[in-house]
Amino acid sequence: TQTLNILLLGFKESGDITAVELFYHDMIRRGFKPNVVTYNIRIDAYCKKGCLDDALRVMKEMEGMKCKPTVETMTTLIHGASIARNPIRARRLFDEISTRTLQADVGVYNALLGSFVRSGDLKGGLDLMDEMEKKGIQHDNVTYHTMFLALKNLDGVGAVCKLYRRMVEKGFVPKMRTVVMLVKFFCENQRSDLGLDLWEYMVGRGCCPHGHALNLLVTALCCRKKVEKAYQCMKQVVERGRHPS
RNA sequence: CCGUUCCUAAAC
Repeated sequence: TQTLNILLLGFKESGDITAVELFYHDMIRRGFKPNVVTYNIRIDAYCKKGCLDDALRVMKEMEGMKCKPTVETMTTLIHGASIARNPIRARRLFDEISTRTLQADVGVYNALLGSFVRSGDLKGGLDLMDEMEKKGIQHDNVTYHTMFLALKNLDGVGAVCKLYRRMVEKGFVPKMRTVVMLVKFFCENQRSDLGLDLWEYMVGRGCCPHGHALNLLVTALCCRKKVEKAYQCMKQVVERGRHPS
């Protein structure tokens, strides 16, 4: 069954829903027993194609086989609703999690967050982040990246800055790709001071951001006649044994 | 063995 699942996963990743279903039914005829992962893969295959109703049909089918959906199943379906640009439906599926006595995790919250911001509902997204906090679910790299990206595209430097401060207060250390995105965004919006602030925060947390972020920052700082600051950043990198190009 | 953000191949 695990082997079957791995093969199904391969068909799913290549986007071939027909192959997924043909292969699945063929293997069942040969006596393979599907498990929850098997169903989740089929559900995801339909969701990624935008066929939420077919995905829900497969969930009914799995329940008929006395196979209980997991939190991953719900995440997949919520993501499917997100792809179909249907945040209302995403929220409904999310609410089913407690009905089904499943434990919501950071993954489902992130999926719902994605659905909200995809439909332009930044307020809904920020409220959801508050809800996570209340429920004791820690924001992770996906949470921050999703929200920062949405704020920078749909709102402005003020909103991004607000979330940035909140993240720093919690002492959260983001992934480099988020740092690069933020530094670039701040610098492009004449706020190289915030870029520098983020840089110093990362260094203070023992992370030495790599060359790409440094180049962005140094260029922006130099353009704004802050060569001295730029020089200090570079020095920090060199002192850590890196070799900026 | 499966899910959530971003990135990623080939082809044109």
